[in-house]
Amino acid sequence: MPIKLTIADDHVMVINGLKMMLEKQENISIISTNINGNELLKALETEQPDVLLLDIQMPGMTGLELSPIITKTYPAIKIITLTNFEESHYIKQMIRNGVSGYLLKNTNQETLIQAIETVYNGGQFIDPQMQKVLLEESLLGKKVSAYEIPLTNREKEILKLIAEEKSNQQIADELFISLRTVETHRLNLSQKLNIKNTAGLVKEAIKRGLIQ
Amino acid sequence: MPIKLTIADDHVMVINGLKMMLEKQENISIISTNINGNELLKALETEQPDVLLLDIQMPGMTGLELSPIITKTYPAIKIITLTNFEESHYIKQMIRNGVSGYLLKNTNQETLIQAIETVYNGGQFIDPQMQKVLLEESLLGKKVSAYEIPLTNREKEILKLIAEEKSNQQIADELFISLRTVETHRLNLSQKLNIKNTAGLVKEAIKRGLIQ
DNA sequence: ATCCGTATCGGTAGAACTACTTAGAATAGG
DNA sequence: CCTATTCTAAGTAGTTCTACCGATACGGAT
Repeated sequence: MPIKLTIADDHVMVINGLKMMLEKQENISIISTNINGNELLKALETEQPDVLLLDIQMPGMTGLELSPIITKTYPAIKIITLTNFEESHYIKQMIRNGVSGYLLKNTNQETLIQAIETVYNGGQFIDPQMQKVLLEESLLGKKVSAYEIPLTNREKEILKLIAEEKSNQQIADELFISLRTVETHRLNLSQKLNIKNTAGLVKEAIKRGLIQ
Repeated sequence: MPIKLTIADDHVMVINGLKMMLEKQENISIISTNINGNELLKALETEQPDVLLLDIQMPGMTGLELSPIITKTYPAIKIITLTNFEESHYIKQMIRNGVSGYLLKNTNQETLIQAIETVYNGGQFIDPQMQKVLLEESLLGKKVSAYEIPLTNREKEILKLIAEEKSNQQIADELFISLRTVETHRLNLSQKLNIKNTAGLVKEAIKRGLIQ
């Protein structure tokens, strides 16, 4: 019986690339492809794959939000995260979320198949390129990248609203809190993330998938 | 003699998707694939394709900057722009830049091949999905989307620096102009684009491919 | 029971940005 | 050559954000 695979990625061409890479692989069968989180969740209700290839950046619900839901509801599904190199900082967070594999989008056919087979057999697979980076980081005792700095829910909420072009006053009105509180949160955000102005906060929000 | 094709896209998986879609097409031969602008320009020096599939969003030099250079240096090359739907607002600008085709990344095999053959034969090809949008816009006399609003070079430069988290003062120092001038440019940007704060400007810079 | 983190709110001061105005010099297009 | 655009700069005023300081309240963890 072949490994049942589901793919979720908002870029149809990426789905095509994956499909074509796997179509000659007789031990892997793609049972569903989805271009956003809601579609994916609906598809999972009908049939569960053995392995799920999940893009981190998707419109609406991102892989970051989806993975804990999926691992909770369908603990048998092994998740492999698909990501660009630039988004590779999510890796620790995703591993905490219970994903089994972490694959870069510039992967080749061989690595892809190896990853699917490894996680299907209960193993963990990290893209070799990422392994190298992580190893260096740990050996050199490097500073944890800024992206791992945890934010509280409230902070994330406020960061999101900042990136949505709201002023502090508008955020205060929307959350029914005082302007001063928003300012405090904002200051905390800047200090935690070592960011000095709005521009940096917006880019951080985008990196964290809070908007877009 | 088959149509010689070159692909430029920073996502290897997209290149794979395109390759696989075209590998059975005997009248199309891929002579080169490139993952950034400089690599592409170098490859073009060696051999020129008949048709170039060019991604708009690429690190370093974007398709937006590349297309006028290429059409000028190699006027025989027909360019097809590859883009996500969200970036579809570039279409008019790209057509002004002399590209022959405009294709969305969620295109299917049939459309892709049709587009390549059409532009190879001297025609112009706009993705059917885009045609629909453009038609509606023109029929309903819709407001031109904000993305088409032209910015001067200086304005783009300043928008880029804003998105790079520079303060007005830092921008002034970097460009050897007065703080007040930067403020003026910034105000003009806000008014032109109908954006009220830094957050909006940063997102606009990202949309226009000025950073990232 | 105490402590830590989170969320709330305030004062004060200064830095940064926004809004609207005017205007000269350089440059490009017709 | 003339005109329009772009880039430059500044006045004045107001708003918004930043950077410190401080505080209270609540819930969970030890």
